[in-house]
Amino acid sequence: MPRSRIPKDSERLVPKNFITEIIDEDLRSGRYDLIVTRFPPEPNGYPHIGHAIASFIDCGIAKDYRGRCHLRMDDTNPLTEEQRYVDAIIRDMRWLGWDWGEHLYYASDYFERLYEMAVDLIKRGLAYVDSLPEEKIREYRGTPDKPGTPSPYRNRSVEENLKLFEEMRDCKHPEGAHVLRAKIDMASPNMKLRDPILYRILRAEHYRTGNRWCIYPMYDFAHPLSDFIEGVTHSLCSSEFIENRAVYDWLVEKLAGRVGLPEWPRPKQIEFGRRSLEYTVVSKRKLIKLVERGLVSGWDDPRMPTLSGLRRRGVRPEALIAFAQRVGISRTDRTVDLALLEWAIRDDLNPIAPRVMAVSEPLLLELENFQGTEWLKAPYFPPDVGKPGSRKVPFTKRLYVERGDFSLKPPKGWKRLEVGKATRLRYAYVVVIERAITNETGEVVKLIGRVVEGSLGANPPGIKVQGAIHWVSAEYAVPAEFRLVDRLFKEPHPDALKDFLSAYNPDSLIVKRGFVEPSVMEDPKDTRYQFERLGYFWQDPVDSKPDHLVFNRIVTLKDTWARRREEALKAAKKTSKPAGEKPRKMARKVPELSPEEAEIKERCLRLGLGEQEAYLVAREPAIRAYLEEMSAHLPPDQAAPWVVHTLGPWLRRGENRVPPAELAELVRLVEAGEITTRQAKQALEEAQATGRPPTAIVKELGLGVLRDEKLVPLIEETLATFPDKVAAYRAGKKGLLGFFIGEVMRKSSGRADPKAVRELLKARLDRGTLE
RNA sequence: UGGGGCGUCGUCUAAUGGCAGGACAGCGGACUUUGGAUCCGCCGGUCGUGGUUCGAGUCCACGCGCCCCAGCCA
Repeated sequence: MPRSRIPKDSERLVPKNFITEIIDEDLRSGRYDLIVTRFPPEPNGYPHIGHAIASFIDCGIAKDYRGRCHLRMDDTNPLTEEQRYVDAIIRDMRWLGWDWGEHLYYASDYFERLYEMAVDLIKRGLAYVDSLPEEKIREYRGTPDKPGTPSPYRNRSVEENLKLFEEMRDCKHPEGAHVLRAKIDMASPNMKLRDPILYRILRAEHYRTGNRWCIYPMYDFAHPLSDFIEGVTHSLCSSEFIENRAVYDWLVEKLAGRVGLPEWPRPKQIEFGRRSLEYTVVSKRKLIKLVERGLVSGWDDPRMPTLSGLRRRGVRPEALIAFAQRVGISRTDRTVDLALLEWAIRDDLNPIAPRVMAVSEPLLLELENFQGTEWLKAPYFPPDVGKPGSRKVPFTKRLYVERGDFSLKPPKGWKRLEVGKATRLRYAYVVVIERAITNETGEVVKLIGRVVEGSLGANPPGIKVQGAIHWVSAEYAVPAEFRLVDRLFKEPHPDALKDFLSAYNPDSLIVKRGFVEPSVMEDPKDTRYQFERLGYFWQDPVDSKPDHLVFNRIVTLKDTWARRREEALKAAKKTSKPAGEKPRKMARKVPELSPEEAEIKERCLRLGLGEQEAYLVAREPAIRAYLEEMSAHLPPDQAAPWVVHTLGPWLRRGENRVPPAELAELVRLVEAGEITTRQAKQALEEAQATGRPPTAIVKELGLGVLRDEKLVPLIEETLATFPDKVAAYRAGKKGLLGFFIGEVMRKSSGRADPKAVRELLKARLDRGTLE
């Protein structure tokens, strides 16, 4: 087994993020030497685009680090889980390209071991059987702002707990009669720590373990311990589990080195921000509603955000991976722009989809001066894609063109068919429209035109050709159904609505009957095409048959023309609304100080402290005490910023390890110009970490200040290294001053006096010549 | 309103006290037998107010806003 190692940035599948930073540090420190993650879906529904992103994080990171990613079914609830979902998960995860080798696991396979672990906790007085009814348990748990109260059963003897738990396992009690709970803290402000339930009685048949069990472990118990059993090192999950981490750590800590679990490696949970997608819902409940109401044809409807739906629509896994990559990982919950998904799909298809022609809304065009059939050669790819291959397309007297490509009264900028104007038929001739034939309702039913002599493969002189449109031969084209798939919801955030169905987009599926050029009959059925000017399509894998072709639109082409028209219409309709006033931020209100505190603040101000420092000294006893102690060594106005800002965090946490005398001495070094502020802060941090005196650290690190003439060569050298930056600075990009200072600081290993550097640099740069 | 988490261009994401950068979207141009692709350019951001610092998106304080937690779901 190859051990994990930090990948180069260029070879990462998953862009660097806060998790990879943690992993890098864990690897460097030797805390772990093999990275093991897991993707833990519950088999209670079909995987969707959210699972694609989560698995990208879990499996992608493991892959980058040459570690392992286990696929584990988190199947601890027999009421909701089914084998068909397991099958779907495995199928879809394979499709995405993940490879878990032999590491396919089921939490249900651990039931026996988990039981032993529960028994171990009971024996050590860390878990107990609670016999309170469900409502009472809820009641006793308290609320977020009221602490819970211990169950009367909390102090049962170990023997009784053991006996009861065994009886629970042996199905001697009815559902709900007892639960096993961890004995942690009923008063904890973290609700998850108020004696979390570990096991419940469920008289249900499990899809894998059948009727062998009638107690089932809860997520909070099974998940961390399954991780531990499998040797998972980094258990990545989304942000709603942040508070569960306390339970996770508690269990790992209590069970490490016991009941067959090793001391090390121990798993740790890291949470990332959830991602949602605009115009999309993914919750199982909501998806079911769409299916049940017949708003979609099923879980694999091409409009569904399920992986089976996306696959049926024609999206390739490569596009989903690219999408996940661009979305990225952070601690923040985010909603991603749907345009990013569409970009990923197009970007994936553009280089691989052969171009062919199809007409989705046919309008007959008859060419008066053309007879017979001419077979024209048309390349499959445009020059910029640079791929070989072509097919023959038949050109005949009667053609179909797109209804929308003809206009009786065209808008400004029209580049398509129009009476009296010349337009290119793609890969074929230029045609001039003679007249349009309309029926009694004024609808155009037929176009009459003429081909322009000598316009095949060349632009005839003296004729202005407006644009090029697609077409098919009415004689040879193959009838086909086109399913124009669009977003399922009209609103970008359907989840935020009281009734998400009110945002259902009735135009999410539009079915058109038209024609495709005959060459497609020769291609493999799963070929993804670009129907020129229409979008990317492929045959619906379920409904398309040789004698009844059905094409799904995978994604439209980016259509700047349509967008412009749309906006022109919108702008015409809308009366301009007055630009609403920006919501004003609330005025700031600082918590009031008590009279005594106010008086302290006044005294501090008189001593020369700044407003902010005085306020904090008055309000925070730990800081005040320290500052008072320090006044024996240093005037308070000098000491205050250090105490408040630099030492503040440690003082508040009660973790400060630097005595006032030491700090005073350090500050004196700064005042005397022996070291820089930055160096002092560095020494202070080091001192907090090690407990050694900061002045000793200063000496040890050889900290000191370079100034004046010692600085000149460094500055000259720096400026000489970046002549372009110097030019940019002189051209007005003054922000570069900080960059130069940083460079000089780096060159001097932090020893340069930044104030002096700034002045010298400024003088040097503003004065003129470099040399 | 107890506890926890999170706030960077319209959207997603970089910057680990030193040039606020990239991508998507948008806008403009070049090119084009796809109103596609490609190329070039532009637009646009550190939630607010103070403080510390030579220098703050980053550190400190106080606000503001959003999300999560009271399943015997995961």
